[in-house]
Amino acid sequence: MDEPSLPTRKGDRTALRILDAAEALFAEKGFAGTTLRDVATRVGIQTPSLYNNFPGKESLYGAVLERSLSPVLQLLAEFAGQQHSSGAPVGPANDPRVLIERVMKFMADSPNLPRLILHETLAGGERLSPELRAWIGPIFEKANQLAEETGADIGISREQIPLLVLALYNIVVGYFAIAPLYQQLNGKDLMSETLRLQQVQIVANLAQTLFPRTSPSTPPTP
Amino acid sequence: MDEPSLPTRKGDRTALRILDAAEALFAEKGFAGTTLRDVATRVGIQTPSLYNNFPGKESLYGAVLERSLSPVLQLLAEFAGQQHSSGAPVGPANDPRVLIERVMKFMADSPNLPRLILHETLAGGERLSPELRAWIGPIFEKANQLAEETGADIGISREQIPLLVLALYNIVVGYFAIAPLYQQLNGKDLMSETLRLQQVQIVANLAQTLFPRTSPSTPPTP
Amino acid sequence: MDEPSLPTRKGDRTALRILDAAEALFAEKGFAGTTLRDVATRVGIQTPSLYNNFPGKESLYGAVLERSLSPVLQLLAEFAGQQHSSGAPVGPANDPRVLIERVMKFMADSPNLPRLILHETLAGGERLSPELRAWIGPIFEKANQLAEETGADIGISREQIPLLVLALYNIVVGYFAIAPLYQQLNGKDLMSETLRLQQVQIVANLAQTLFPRTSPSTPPTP
Amino acid sequence: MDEPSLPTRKGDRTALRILDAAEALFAEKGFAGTTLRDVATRVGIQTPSLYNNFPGKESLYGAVLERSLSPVLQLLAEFAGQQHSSGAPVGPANDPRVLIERVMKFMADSPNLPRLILHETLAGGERLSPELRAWIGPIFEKANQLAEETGADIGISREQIPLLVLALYNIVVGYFAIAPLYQQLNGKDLMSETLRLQQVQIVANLAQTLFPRTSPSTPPTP
DNA sequence: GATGAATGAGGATTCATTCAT
DNA sequence: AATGAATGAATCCTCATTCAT
Repeated sequence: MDEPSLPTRKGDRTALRILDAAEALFAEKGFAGTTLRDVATRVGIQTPSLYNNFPGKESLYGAVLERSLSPVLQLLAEFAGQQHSSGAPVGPANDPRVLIERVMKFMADSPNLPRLILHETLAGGERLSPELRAWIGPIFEKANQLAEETGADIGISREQIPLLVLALYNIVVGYFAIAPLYQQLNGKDLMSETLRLQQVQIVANLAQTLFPRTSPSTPPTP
Repeated sequence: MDEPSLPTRKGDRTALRILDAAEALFAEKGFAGTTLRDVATRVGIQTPSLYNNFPGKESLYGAVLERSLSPVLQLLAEFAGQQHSSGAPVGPANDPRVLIERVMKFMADSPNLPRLILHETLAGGERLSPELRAWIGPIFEKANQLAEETGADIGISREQIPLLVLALYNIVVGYFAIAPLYQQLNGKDLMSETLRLQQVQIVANLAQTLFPRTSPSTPPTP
Repeated sequence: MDEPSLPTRKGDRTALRILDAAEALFAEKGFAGTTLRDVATRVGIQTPSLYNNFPGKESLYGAVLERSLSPVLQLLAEFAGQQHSSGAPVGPANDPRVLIERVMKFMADSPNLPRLILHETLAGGERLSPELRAWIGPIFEKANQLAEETGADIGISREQIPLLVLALYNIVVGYFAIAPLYQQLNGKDLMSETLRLQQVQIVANLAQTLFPRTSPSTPPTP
Repeated sequence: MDEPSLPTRKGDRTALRILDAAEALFAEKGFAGTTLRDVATRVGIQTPSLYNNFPGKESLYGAVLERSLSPVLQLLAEFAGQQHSSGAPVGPANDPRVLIERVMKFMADSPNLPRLILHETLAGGERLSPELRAWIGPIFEKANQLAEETGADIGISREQIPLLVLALYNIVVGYFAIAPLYQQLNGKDLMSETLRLQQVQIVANLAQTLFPRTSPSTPPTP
């Protein structure tokens, strides 16, 4: 009746609200620890209504993963020269440090993402769709390759480069994942802007070590 | 009738087998994703028999956590000059890099540990016993303090030190946690000795940056 | 679609059937002796369906108790000059003997009630809701008070009155509770109309002793 | 080794302690509500040890019932002119009122008894041994018969007599069964000596009505 | 598109009981 | 006589899912 092509029909809105609720809960408790009732309650609907939008729990989880991971993977894939079917190209810079900054910012803005990633990491990618899966490997490959090209002269052996890239990854993802517990134990809020900016700085520095002179004219923090 | 003082009575052995099975499963699937039937099956007993050794799932999880975390925390706590009630002092070196190497080795030898830690991290330490909890904060504190003492002159601002310590932590823990997925995606076995040794090297290098010249003459608790 | 205002929607009917089944079983076997499977089977549904109507066994038991006890307590409370939130006033007479007759009739019509009461009595009122609990004491108080007012002249000491009231109560409740066993042992069906009417007579006589000349114009059995 | 014929061997003592614990618990919670672990804990032994003395839960319950009921039934049976295999004759008076006093005293001294009786009454005598069962009917019969002989002249119709006997029974049993709840609700301790003596008085009075002038010359077994 | 009702499968836990020691 | 260990059966309850409305 009313413009059905607009992406803000009521149904879509419900689906979005479900995705939001599910994202938060899956990020907090993981797949097994989240019940569809939790999700429905958070949305403010009854559990069976979820099935109007998603055929099942796994599927909902997949959709959450897809929606959350896609933008970052898109970012990285473009950087790595890949293509992705869905979604418009965002167009990242060519400078790895710029990319890292963007990724950091992205994660800071969607704090569920690193937790989702870690849950799925611990699950061994059990429920990662083949498509998402197919993205990730090449991204690491590309990062390694890039670091090899640019970082060969700083006394880092070629074999270590993948591990350094992985370290960078773990620093970034781990930072956000540990935030709630860290606050409990040490009283500091890692999600606060002050700390997050310093964390960006640290990651940038490490990236600088890894990718020392890629496009030297682009300052990471203008 | 036969030496009852020996620590290998049948019951103890069963309890140990249960702990082993539970440790592996909790590390793999987390608390919610692990069923007691899984545990019992892995041990080769019936589910109710678990209750002869542990009063419930939470308790079993707690025991696994305690058994797995205690040694590392012991290691770290001693280094940080803390005391722990149970267990004999192992006597670590005073050099942070030596400590880090030990921790790395420890984690490499008990690959369930980092995964358990990460699961619990994501759960916000929900099921961490107050005792274990009470250990962790001070360890970070101590590490920060130590890094401040030794690393102030290498252009690292004091505020960044906790984040660098945290980064070190995330690198170490993340490395082992991602290992299974990494193998799937990138074909490399992070648990292989070659890669692990390189990872030790990398962590040592970063530690070197953080704790550049910890004088062997500096006792941790003056 | 069809008159939704009618109080006989499907769900309500199921809830009622569950209450009926549970009432019979709890009366027969008590709380601990009744399983939810028994209840579900008697209703003709699966056990989990019970949870669509009641959040758990205790809750179901509470609902049964409430539904069964409320009317009698209502009757008695009104007589005692109390007020109750739910339910319309029935308007009992002022004559204790009339009241007793009504209560007897009520119990005869709902033979589960005395057994429920006795089960709960033996349990020490463990699962009696605070509301129901709050009713009972004052009723005894009122009965005692009334008997004191009217029975002082028949050589009954004041201190004995509460015990006589209690005796009356035990006679009534015990009569119905023992009925099934009595039939087995003595072959007589206490639930038969003949015997029940005689029992009413007996109780009325005892009540007459206790409350001898309250409203002498109202014959208890016309 | 040590006099095995004495009834105070250790084994017997354990069996007695078990019976005591079980009696208290069965009286409090009924058959279904009592677990063997409860019993064992109360005795201070492990659950399997119960099986050294009783072949199972039902059997233990039966033993408790037998031990608790036998003396009263003995008392009543003798009065009614019955014989019982086990136990020595106690030799009660021929006067029903004396008997009632004795029974009251007996119940006051073993407060578990009325609760056991009531639990079993509600269960319909499910677990009453055939022997115990065989006693009870005739006792009521005899009481009825006796009351008929002696009470016919006080305006009580013959048909009412069994009900009056039953009422007497319910008063006595109910009094003790309700004691704990009564204290909660009305603050009075029915088990206190003061109240118990008054209750004896009341029961005696009612008995007097039922059996007004039991001639001492009337032998119970003509 | 939403939901009340229902349910099969399964999960943690308890219990009575057995048996080797 | 006592018990640690083990277990089959059953209990309460949860969960994902279906379906008629």
